[in-house]
Amino acid sequence: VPAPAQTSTAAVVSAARELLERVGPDGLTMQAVAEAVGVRAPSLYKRVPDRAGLLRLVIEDAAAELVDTFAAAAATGEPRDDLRALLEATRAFSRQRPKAFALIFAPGAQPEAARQVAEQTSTDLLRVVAALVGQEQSLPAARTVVAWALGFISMEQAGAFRLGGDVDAAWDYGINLLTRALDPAP
Amino acid sequence: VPAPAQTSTAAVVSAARELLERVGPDGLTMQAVAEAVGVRAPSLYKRVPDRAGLLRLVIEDAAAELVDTFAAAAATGEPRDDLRALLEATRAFSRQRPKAFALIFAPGAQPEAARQVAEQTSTDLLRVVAALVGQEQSLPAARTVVAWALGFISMEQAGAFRLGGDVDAAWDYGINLLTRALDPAP
DNA sequence: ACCTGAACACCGTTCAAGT
DNA sequence: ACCTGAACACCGTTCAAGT
Repeated sequence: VPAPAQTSTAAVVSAARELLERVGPDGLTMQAVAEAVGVRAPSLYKRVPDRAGLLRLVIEDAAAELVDTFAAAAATGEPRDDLRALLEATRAFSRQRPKAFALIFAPGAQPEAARQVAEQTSTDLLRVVAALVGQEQSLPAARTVVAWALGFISMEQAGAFRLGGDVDAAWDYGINLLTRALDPAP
Repeated sequence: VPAPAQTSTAAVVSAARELLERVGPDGLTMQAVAEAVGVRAPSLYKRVPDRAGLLRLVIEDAAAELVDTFAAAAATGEPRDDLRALLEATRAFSRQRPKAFALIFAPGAQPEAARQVAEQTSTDLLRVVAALVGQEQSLPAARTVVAWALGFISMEQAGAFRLGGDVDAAWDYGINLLTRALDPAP
C-alpha cells in the first residue's frame, strides 16, 4: 500500500525560500522546512538530496528570477537610460529577496548560481556599456559598474550608510557619476 | 590547589583567527580551537563568552588592523595618488585576511566592527574625496568609491571575473574612471 | 512509494567533580 | 583558579519498520 505523497519538491523549495527570507540562512533548518510543509524532517530526503542541495535549489531559483528581471529591463534605447534601467532592476530584486540575492554572490557559497547570472546578464550589460564607452574597454567598464552596484547593495543591506545623507540620492549620484565617466562627451 | 592556566584569551583568539582563514567560518568550531591551543572545548568558556563572542573578537581584531592599515596609507599629497593609496591598502588587507575582511562587511554579521571601520576611516577618505570633488558632494562621492571597492573585492574573492581579461587591469580601470569622474578638470 | 520514530554523529554549552 | 568528562539540547542524516 503506497503512502500518498504529502508534499512535493516545489512545495519544499518554496517553503525554504520563504524561511530564508524570513529567518535567514541559520533559521533554514530541515525541521523548520518540514514543519512548514507538514511532514517530518526525514521525509524531506525523498524530495531533496540534503540541506545543501535544498539551499542550492533555492539560490538557483532566485538566480533564474534575477536573470529574468534583468532581461525584462533590457532595452535598446538611449544607453544612459538603458544602463539605469538595468541597475534599478537589480536593486529592486535585491530588495524583494535580499537574503537570496546576497547568497548568489557570496564568496564560496554558490559558484554555479553566480556563474549562471554572470553568463546570462553579461551580454545585455556589455552591449549597453559598449554603447557608452566603446567596444574596446567594455569589459573592465562593465566590471566597474557591476562592482559598484553589488557593493552599494551589499552596504545597503548590511545597514552601512550611517553618516546620514540620503541613500537613494547616493545611489543616483553613483549612477550619474559612472555614466558621466563612461561617456564624457554627451 | 589552583590548576595552572594552559592557555590565554590572546592564544584562543589567535588560533581562531588562523582557523578562520584556513578552513572558513564553518570550520571554526570550538573543538578545533580547543585542540589548537591544547585544551578541551569546555575550557574555552573561561576565556571567551561563547563561539559568537570569540568570532566577534576575531572580527574586531581584524577591523582594528584594517583601520591601522588604512591610517598608515593616508597621506596629504596629490589627491589622486592619496585616493589610490587608500584603495590599494584596503585591497592588500583583503588579500591578507580574506575571510575576516568579508565578515567585517557581511550583512548582519558584525555591525560593531563595520561601524568601527566606517567611523575611523571616513575622515581620511572624506578629506581625499573632498579634495577632488569638493566638500559639498563628498559624502555621496565617498560612498560611490567605497561601494565600488567593496564590490570589486567581494567579486574578486568570490571568484567572479570569469570572462577573462586582466583583473588587476580592471581594478586600475575602476580607480582611474572614478578619479576622472570625481575631478573632471585635471 | 512515501512516511515515521529511533538512532547516530556532530556541535555548542553547562556543570559537577577534580587538582 | 582552571581543567575535565559527562550530560544536554539541537541539528543533519540514515534506516528499519510501518502503511
